[in-house]
Amino acid sequence: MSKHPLPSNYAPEDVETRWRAHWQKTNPYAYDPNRDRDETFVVDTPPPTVSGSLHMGHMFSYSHQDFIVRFQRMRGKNIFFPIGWDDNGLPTERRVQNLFNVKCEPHVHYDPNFKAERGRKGDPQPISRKNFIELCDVATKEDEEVFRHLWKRLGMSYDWDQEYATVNDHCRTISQLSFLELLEKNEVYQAERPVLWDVDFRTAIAQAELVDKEVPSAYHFLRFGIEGSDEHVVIATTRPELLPACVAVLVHPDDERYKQYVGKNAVTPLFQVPVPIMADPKADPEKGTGVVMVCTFGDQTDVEWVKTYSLPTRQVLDRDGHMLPIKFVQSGDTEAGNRFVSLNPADANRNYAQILGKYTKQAQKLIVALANEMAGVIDRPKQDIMHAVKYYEKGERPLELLPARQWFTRILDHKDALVVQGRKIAWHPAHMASRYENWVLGLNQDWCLSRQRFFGVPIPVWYGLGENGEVLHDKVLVPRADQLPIDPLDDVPEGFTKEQRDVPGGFTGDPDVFDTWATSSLTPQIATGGPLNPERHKKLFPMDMRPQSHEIIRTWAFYTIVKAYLHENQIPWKNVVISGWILDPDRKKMSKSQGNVVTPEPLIDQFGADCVRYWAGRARTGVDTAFDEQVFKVGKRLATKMFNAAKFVLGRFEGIDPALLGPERITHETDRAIIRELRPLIERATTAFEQFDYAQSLQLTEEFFWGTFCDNYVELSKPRTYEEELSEGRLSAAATLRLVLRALLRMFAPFMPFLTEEIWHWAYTNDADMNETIHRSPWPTLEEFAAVKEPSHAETYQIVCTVVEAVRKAKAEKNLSMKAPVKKVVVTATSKLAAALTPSIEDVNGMLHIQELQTKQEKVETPTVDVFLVTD
RNA sequence: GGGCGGCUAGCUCAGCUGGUUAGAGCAUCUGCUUUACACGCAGGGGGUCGGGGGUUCGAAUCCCUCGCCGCCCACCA
Repeated sequence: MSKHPLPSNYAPEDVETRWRAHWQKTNPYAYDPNRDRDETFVVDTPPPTVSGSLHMGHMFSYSHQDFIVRFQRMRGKNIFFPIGWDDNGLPTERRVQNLFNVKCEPHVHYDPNFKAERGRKGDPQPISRKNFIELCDVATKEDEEVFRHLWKRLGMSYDWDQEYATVNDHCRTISQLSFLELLEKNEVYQAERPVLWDVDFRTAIAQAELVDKEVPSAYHFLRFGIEGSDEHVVIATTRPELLPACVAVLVHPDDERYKQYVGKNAVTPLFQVPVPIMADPKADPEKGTGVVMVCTFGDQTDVEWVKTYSLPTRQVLDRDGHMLPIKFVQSGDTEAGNRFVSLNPADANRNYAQILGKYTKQAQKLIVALANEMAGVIDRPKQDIMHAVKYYEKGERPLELLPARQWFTRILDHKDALVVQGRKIAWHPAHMASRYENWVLGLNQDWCLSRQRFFGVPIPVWYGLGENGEVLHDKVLVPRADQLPIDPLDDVPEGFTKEQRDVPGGFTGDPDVFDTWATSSLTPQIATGGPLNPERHKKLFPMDMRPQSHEIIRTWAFYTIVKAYLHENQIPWKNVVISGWILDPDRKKMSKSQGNVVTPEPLIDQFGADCVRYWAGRARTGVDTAFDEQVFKVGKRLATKMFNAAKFVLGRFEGIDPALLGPERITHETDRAIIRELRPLIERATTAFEQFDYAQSLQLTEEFFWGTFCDNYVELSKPRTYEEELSEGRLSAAATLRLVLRALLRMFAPFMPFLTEEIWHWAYTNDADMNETIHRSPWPTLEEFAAVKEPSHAETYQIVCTVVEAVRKAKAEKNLSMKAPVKKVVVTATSKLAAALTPSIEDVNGMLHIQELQTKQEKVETPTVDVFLVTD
C-alpha cells in the first residue's frame, strides 16, 4: 500500500476500507508464542452464539474488549486474543431442522454418504446424531461468516489464527476430557432424582437456566374429607390437576384450627385417596388456608417433604407434560407402579379418565370443571392471582419436576470454596462480585450436566447391559483419552464389538449431550489447548481478562470458575470486565422478541466503525445504556474534528526537518505550559485504562483534545506557526503541535483505530515502511516529554485562558467578530507573574488582534484582566 | 422477602477516597464568513445534586431513614 494523498474531506468508508484491507495483509495483531508470560496479556474471549441474531449489544460489548486489548498492546504487551464461535445448543438445532428438514434420531446410525438437501419437502428425514452434527457444522459455518464480517468491520483486533468453534473436534475433546477427569475425581456423578424438566424440549435443565415469569393463576379451594368423620379441611391450591399425586396433607404444629386432625387421614376429593395429615413447621398458617397438600413432584418443597417423610412416589406426568395412566385400586391390593389405593376406585378411575393423557393446563381446566359439578368438593369460588412460575429461559411452558437419571457436577459441596475463588478475582465494576457471590450462596442443586438433546457434545460413556438387556448404570464404560472425541452412539467401547450394541450382555451408549455451558465453561482451556497442550496452557492460564455481560455471571462466569477450581484449584482469570446492556430509549432491554432491535451494520454504514466504537466507549463498565443515536453524531463530529485538526497541524510542521522538532525545541512559555497540562492527562488516562476504565480515559482525552488543544492552544500557537523565519518561537510551536497531536492520536487509537491509523501514516511513519502501525506504537508516557522544561509559571496555561476568555467575552457581548481589533488589554498581576506571562500574552495578542498590551504590576492575588474594545 | 445498582440542568451522562460560585455533550437562546473545521467558533440562560434527618468549620460526595426505577435471587399452598 502506498501512501495515500491527504483527502480533502473525512470519508470514514474510504479510510476504514483501506486500513481493514491493509491489516488483513500485515496481521499486526498476531500473538507471539515466544514471548514471556509477564509480557503477555491473555483474554478469554466470549464466543458469540452464531445462530443467534446480531444486535447492537454485540458491537457494544465487543468494542469494550477491544479498547482494553489495544491499550495493553500499545503498552508493549504480547496479546493473546483468540476468537471463537459458540455453535452448540438449541438455536443451532432449530436452524438446522428448518434449513434441511431433518430431525435427529439418536438411534439412527451414521450414514457417511448422507447428502442433505436444502428446502427438502415432505416429512422431516430422521438422521443420526453424527449426521445431524455434520449439518450443524455446515449451517454454523455460514453463520460464523456473518459474525466474522462484522468483527472485521468493527475493527476487532483478534489474532484470526487463533480461531475456534465450540462444536469442532478440539472443543469436543476438551469438553469430554474435562468430564472424564471430573468423573475420576468423583466430582461428577449420576443420580436418579426429580429434576427441572422442560416438557417442550423434553430435557432436564440446570438451576442457572431458570427464569421466573409472572403469569395469571388462581387458588382453587378444595375440601378434603377427614377419614371416618363428616368433617373436612379446605386446602387452597394453584395446581388442582396434581391432586392425583397428593401423598400427604400438612399443617403447622401450632395451628389451633387443625391440631385435632394431625395423625388422622385426609381423603382427597374426586379420587378418594386417604393420605396422612401431618404437622410440619414449614407449613405456613398464613398461606392459603394453612393446609397444604403435598404432591410428589409439585415443587421443590414437595420434593423435600416427600424425602423427609419417606412418602410414596406418585408420578402423574410424562416427559411431555401429559397425565400418565393411573389405576386406583381397593385397599388390600398392592400399591405399586401407578396403582394407588382409593376408598372408591370406581369413581376415582372414572374421574381420572377425563384427564388421562391431557396436558397439565387442559387437565387443570377439566378437573376444576369436574369439581364444580360435584357437590361438596369446591368450598368457595376460586381466587384469581398473579404469581411467578418457573420457566426454562428458552421455554414457553412452565417447568415441571420429573424424576430422571442425569449426570451432575458437584457444586453444593464447594460453595464456600467457590465464594473464596470469586474474591480472588477483580471484578469491574467491583459491585458485580456480589452478583456472583449471591448466586453461589443461593445455589440449592448440583449442576445438572446432561441434556436430552442432540446437538452438543456427547456424554462420552457407555453402560453395560444386563442379561435381560437392562441398562446397568453402575457399569460405566469410559473411553481412553486418546480416543476422544467420541460419540458413544457410533463408537464402540473397548472390549466390545459393534454387534454387541443394545443387545443383552452388550453395551449401550449414553444418548445425552452436555449442557452447552459444560463446554463454554472451558473457553480458557479450549483456547490454550488445556490438557492437550500442557505447556501452552501452563503459560497462558490463569488468564488476565474475561470480558462478558452481567446476565451470564451465574452461568458463564460461574461455571468457568467451577471448572478451573475443580480441575486445577485455580482461578481462571484475574479480571472480569462486565459490559452493560443496550436498552432502548424507554429503558427496556433490546431484544428480538420485543421488536426493538437496531441492527448493527447500517449504523456502521452511516457513521463508520470508529463512531460506533466511540459510542461504545462512552459507556462505563457494567452500566446499562439507553440507545441514543445522538451519541453517534457526537462521535462523527469528533472524528471530523480530528481529521481537520490533524490536517491543519500537520501543515504547520510539514517541511520542517523532524530533527528540529524534538521535545528540546519546546522553549516558548505557552508551549511549555500546554505540555504541563498534557502530563496529568497522560497519567490519568493511563491509570484509568490500567483499571479497565476505558470510558474515563476516552473522556479525559476527548476533553483535552477539543478544549485545551483545538480551541485554545492551536489558536494561540497559530500566529507563530505562520512566521516566515524558522524562528525559535515557530519551531517551538511546530514541535509542540507535532508532539501533542502525536500523543493524542495514540490515546484515541484504541477507540478509533481506523482514523488514528490514517493520520498516523500522514505524518508519523516512514513512508517506505508500511508495516508500521499506530496500534503497535508505544502508549504515550511522561518520559517522552521529559526533555520539555516546565513553564516559568505553573499556572500559565490557566491564566492565559482566563485572558483569552475575557477578551472573547468582551467581543461576544458587543456582537463583534473574533478578529475585530481590540484597542487595549490590561493584565494586572504581580511583577514576577507579569514577566513570566509576557510571551504568552503576546500569543493572545496575535490570536485576538489586540493593538496594545499592558501588564500592570501590582500585588494582587490573582491576575485581573481589563479589556478596552475599539469604540467608534 | 433478601441482595446489588441507580435517582445530578429539558435529554444522555460525568463528578461521589468530603473543600473555592456543581460539570460535559445534546437541545435552547445571542452572536461570529475566524485562511483546519459552519460536522465550526465565541458567549448566554438553565440544577435548593429523589425526600427527610445526622456527622462536620464545610456534604452531590460519609452515616441513618423513607420513596420511586432497574437488575439478580428466593418464595410461590
